[in-house]
Amino acid sequence: MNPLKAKFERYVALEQAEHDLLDHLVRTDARVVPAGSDLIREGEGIHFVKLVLDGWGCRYKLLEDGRRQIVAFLLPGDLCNPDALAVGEMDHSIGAINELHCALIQPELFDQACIESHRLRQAMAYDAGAMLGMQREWTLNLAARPAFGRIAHMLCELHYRLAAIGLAVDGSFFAPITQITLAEATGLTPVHVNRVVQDLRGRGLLSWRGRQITLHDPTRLALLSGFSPRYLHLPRFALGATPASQQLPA
Amino acid sequence: MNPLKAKFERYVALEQAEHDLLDHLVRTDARVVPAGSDLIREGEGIHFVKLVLDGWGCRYKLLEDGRRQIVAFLLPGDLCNPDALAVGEMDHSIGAINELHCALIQPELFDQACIESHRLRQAMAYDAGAMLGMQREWTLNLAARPAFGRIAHMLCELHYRLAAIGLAVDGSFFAPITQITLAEATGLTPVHVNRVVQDLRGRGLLSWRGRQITLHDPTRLALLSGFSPRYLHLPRFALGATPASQQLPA
DNA sequence: CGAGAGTTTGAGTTGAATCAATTCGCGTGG
DNA sequence: CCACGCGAATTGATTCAACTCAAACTCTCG
Repeated sequence: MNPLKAKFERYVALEQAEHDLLDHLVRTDARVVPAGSDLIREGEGIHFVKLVLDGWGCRYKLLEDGRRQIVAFLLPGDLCNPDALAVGEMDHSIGAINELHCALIQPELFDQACIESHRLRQAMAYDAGAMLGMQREWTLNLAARPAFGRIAHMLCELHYRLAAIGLAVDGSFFAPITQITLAEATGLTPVHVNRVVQDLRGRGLLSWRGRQITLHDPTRLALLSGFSPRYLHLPRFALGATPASQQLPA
Repeated sequence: MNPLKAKFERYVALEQAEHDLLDHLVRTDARVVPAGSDLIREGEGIHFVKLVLDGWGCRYKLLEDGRRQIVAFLLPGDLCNPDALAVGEMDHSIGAINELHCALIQPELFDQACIESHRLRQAMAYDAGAMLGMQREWTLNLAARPAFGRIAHMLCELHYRLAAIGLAVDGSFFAPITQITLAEATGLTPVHVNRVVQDLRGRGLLSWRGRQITLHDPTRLALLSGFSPRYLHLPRFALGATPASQQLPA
């Protein structure tokens, strides 16, 4: 399957020509990136539009003191560099969390697709808007919520995004992250993340065994953390909505 | 002057036709928004691409407990809704900090301009990339830096952005914000912001009298706060660079 | 079965918040 | 021209959420 096509179809109705275009883009070239290594590093020139096909990635920056701060998660269907042509060099790094399969698209081809299809251009713009919305919400989340809300909110977001691409069922999803990863993403220490996770477990809101995470009551979790999915710009779930979508707060 | 044209010219070289296009866009309609009121509120439909001509604005969200978190500052030349056509409704609000003059552009006209000029499209993409880069850095800044670095970093960013549009000279600039505004932007309490500001003053790094802010040693402030301007995507200062740009860290 | 990464626990510390006044700056009206 | 009033800035005392440090425990995998 082509996760980019799947995503764009949630935004706009695509015609055959656009299906072909997107399939062509994704078929160009691909690569497997081992868990823990980087797709691209801060300062490097940008030579490809990269698309996550499978696995999780993260955008991150390194701080002066060596810590790293994760500023976004990349899930299947997410574009790393939609602005490859315009922007010269990376202002952040992108790492693979688990083994990550990604498609490498020629920036020129990508650009051409936007020129050829007005609808694709619109889908791109929509996607860019969603990315910005997400980044703003992360800013808010990390700046203004206490540890509990911060973690709960992030779990809600992950759940919601994964449900939208069919990777979460009944509040349960595979997540290749550790509590340490979550700490890097929330700006907390692993120790404190652990205490909050135990709190969530104690309240019967969360199971987290190995790489499997289950939210037992997504609605309540959303309420507790102030999570409201508007900023994700997932206008409505597609017809083939997963059962899990029924539990998601409106 | 047309601040959007000025900005785009820092990105790409524009030809006469593009000058005319941009002037046409901005001349369409305009509005004055009183200090403290909103240009647009979360949840509202988007009917215009709005451009800040003069004055400061801020993107913000309200939290459950009534606090508000500012997630971005909008300065002259900044677009509020470049994605108006694609995105249905606002996922955040935009407020005027001081009296703000903005141009209202028909989304269709705006879109048309991107179709007619490849260069404008590129400039748009570049600008979107810069906005995303800025938002990521805010995420990092608020998540990972202690109060001192957080505030210093934000002052550096403001200084740098203002210098780029000729509104900062010798580290000094007009800023229509209060310590309370800065607190809402940094996710700190006004009381704590005040203590940090006094610290900065005490170290001879900052003067802040009324609405006038002066950074006495931008380079050192950048060093102390881990500020590096790469994420702002201001490739180089234009030929008519202000003297102040000489003091900016590379 | 050992090793290493990840998770858990506990004790002590601290940066920032909270609460509560007080002071300053300035625009307005008497 | 001065007194008032209000928003902003400042100060001090106290509390608390999250960090630090340090150790032990538990997986999982070679």
